[in-house]
Amino acid sequence: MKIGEVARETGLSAKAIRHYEAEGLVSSRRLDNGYRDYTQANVTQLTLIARARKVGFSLDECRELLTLQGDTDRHSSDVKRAVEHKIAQLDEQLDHLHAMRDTLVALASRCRGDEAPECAILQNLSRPQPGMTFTVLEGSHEPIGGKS
Amino acid sequence: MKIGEVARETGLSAKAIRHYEAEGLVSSRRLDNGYRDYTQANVTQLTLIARARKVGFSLDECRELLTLQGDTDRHSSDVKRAVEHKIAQLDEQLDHLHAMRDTLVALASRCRGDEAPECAILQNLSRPQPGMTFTVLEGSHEPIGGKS
DNA sequence: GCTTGACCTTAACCTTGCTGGAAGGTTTAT
DNA sequence: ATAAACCTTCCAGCAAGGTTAAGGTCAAGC
Repeated sequence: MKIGEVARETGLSAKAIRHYEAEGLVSSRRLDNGYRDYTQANVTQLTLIARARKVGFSLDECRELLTLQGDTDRHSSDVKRAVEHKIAQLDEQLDHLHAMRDTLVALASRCRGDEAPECAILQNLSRPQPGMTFTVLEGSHEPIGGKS
Repeated sequence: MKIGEVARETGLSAKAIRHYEAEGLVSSRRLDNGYRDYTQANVTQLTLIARARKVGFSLDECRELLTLQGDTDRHSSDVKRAVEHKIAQLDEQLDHLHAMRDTLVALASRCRGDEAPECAILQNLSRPQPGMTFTVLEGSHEPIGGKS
């Protein structure tokens, strides 16, 4: 199988497949004309990479998954541990994004959003002395002041 | 104010501050010895950048926030719109991460996690014909089979 | 006078995971 | 013969800095 067909089958780009080879995740035989030639085993590996990437594994982590895949003496607990570790990482990221979102929502709620130039958002973002840990913003919907 | 003090005050690294200057977000005067010299206005801008970065704004978006900050005729609605747009972006990211997490949790639930080599996770990740959109994985906790 | 240490300078490479383009070879069809 | 559709390698670039490297500056201490 040439690279284009593998690309269509795995949903990867040919560029990406070559990249994985350059990074040492997969290998390939060569045809007489120099074209890459892939076995079904290669396609299976590339499918693993494609799907693992989609659920958040890095290339290094894909490398480990490939090692586990190639090791018929592996323990399924090793694989499960890797997945659970990745879940924990995702949870961390989710927490972080949630915190950012909460901060932004709090900021937005303090901004009148009208034609006046006074803006609580900009004031909060650039005020020299914050008076609070920045990621913890709470408070009422009190108008900032000025004309109205 | 020299760059080190500004760094301490804003929580940014000196390298980051120079980077922002190279990217055209802030400027600085120079002392006779070539050292950068920052005004309070500069510090305010850098504080804006530091906090905006923390809640997910890119440097390009920080550039826009700085423009709004410098425009005394801005409308607070413009700022609020930017924040709400960023919230929407965060929501997209959150949805994506949640979907990945759900997939991983479903995968993990199908793996026995014992000393046997058979692993539903690897099978799902590398099976040639998925038979389902990969991000939608459901199903029972049925054992895979083999010795036990 | 001289050295040490803390501070500053620029320049250039490393990271992650590719994508895009340049410049060219191969194969197949017309 | 030539165009279309493959394939090849190599080089640049994205975000947002971190990390050396190699060096200038300044104050203090001997």
